[in-house]
Amino acid sequence: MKHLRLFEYIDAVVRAGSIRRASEALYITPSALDRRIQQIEEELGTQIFERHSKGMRLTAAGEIFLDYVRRHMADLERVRSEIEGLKGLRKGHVSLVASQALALKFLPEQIRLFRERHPGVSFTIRIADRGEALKALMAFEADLAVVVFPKMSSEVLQLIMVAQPVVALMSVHHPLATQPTVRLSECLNYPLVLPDASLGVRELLSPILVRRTHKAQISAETNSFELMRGLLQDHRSVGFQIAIGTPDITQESSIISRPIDERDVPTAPLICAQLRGRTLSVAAARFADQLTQHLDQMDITS
Amino acid sequence: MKHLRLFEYIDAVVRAGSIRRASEALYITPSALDRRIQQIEEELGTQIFERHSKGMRLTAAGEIFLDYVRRHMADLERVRSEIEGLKGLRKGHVSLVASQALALKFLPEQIRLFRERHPGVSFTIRIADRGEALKALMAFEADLAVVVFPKMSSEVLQLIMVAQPVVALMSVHHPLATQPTVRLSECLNYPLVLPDASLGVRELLSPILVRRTHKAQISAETNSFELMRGLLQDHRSVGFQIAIGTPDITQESSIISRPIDERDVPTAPLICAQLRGRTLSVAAARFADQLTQHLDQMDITS
DNA sequence: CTCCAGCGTTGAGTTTTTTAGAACACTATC
DNA sequence: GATAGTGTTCTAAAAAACTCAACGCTGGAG
Repeated sequence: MKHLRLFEYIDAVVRAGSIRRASEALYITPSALDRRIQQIEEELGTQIFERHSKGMRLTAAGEIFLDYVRRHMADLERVRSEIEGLKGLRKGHVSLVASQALALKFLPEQIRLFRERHPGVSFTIRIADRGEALKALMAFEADLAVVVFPKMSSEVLQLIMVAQPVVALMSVHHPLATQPTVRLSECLNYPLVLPDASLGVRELLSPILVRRTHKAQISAETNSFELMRGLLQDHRSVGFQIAIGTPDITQESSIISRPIDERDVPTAPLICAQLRGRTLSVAAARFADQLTQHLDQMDITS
Repeated sequence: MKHLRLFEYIDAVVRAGSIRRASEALYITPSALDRRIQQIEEELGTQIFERHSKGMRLTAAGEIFLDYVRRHMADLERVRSEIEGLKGLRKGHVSLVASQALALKFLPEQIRLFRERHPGVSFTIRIADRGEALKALMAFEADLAVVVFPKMSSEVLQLIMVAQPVVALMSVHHPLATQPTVRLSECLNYPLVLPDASLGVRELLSPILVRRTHKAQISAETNSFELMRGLLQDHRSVGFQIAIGTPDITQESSIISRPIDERDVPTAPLICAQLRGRTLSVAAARFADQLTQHLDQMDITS
């Protein structure tokens, strides 16, 4: 919208860190951008930015104002969405940030399901680690976050929480593949492919593995479950993931999952969250409904 | 602020009911105003107004958008106030809507007290009846409402409620003036000057007076306590008011108040309220603090 | 039934605002 | 001390907003 140009300018300068870089992103000249910022500062009667030789940094007043700017740009999206909602949710957009575990199966399924009923709704999905996810929420970059083992903050409102069991991943040709369930100690007989510290599952495994470190043979650590599944193709290694992120057996991936005995590893909390105090767009709210509903069912069956 | 011009235009058109009248209030031509509205409607992809031969009325989408517009204009005021708050509340503004009973003594005292500590803070005070007061809150025309016996709605948040006793008003030369307290039945021996239905006190008196209507002699009804006090100068009539709205004895007004026995008339609820979900400006929030504090003390002593 | 008063709207011309482009002043870093 | 980065200012040009005058429409009064 035209009249929010000034707001977008400020937001861009904060993101870029300097007028010149922001001006490139906005396709205008630095001089024009500079004038608009000076105009706002004059209207507010306060400096919004500290002029640093390496760029612009927000002042205290600027932090307050930026929060207003972002909140209201997001709120306008909600209003537009609500207006579209009057016509039956024909259009709309949902912006998600999610943990990697959900990228394989859960989110694609959920989005496909949602778009069957609401074909006009589009999505942007950013896969991020636990730290980034909630930051994106607070910077109004995402409507919803679906995260494994998040570091919660008081600014984030948890919509639902389900307990996800940790499972062991391995090739179908792996010796343990014949068992219906496995014990953690059995896994330790094989080379381990571990998720790294940026992933929630690792948070659960670390304290346990530390105690048995003399037995464990860690062959690889990675922040990519995709890579992990590739490494497991050696038919010997064992990986870990939460149940919801498990690949389908029907796929030709030849990777299967086996539940780990409950006594060995605690369950991982999987949450869906939004920014507290923010009103979601119609599309985002409906999608959150669908998510919580499916997650809830899943929790009962497990 | 400059870039909120479009928002102010919309707000003005809604208030005026037509482009031409709004254009007068805004000191621009109707054609300019019309073009901006069409621009917004194009950007939103929806009609905001129904074109009627007598003017413009909001559509459903318009209602949603207007709420956004007003909320955000009010929120910008809060942001400005918060930024000023960083410098110690040197500037600021509080917009009040209040019942008439508070116009005589309570509000002037409270505002004087507040401005002693914060000389840079200015006030606008609108005296209104109970219906208008809460409407003003919901239209973002006032930050705070201080109202006697309001019709509460779920959209307003009650900050404090104190019980106010009803008192009888009369001239110092009135026969009843010698008594420390009076019974309602004693008042009925004299001509009554009643507040009318727009005032909260009447709400309390009506059901009681109906039962004794054969005895009561109503000489006047008015929506002005100032007029009521004038009428009481005949040394015979008796009026009613809540304790907080009572004139000081030290004034030359020669009107005094006498508590009515508690058994005769219930107390009147006096509340201070804001719009639910709205963040008040620093100045308004501090003033609300002061009000609740003083009202609370007052409640204990009575 | 006509006429009038009010409404929203449009086209052409003017004013104000915003942007572009080049140059300047400053500051860290190598 | 050169250099690459920053914010800023000057001018002119482009874009947006506004004015003025006029048109077409509707509902009610004479």
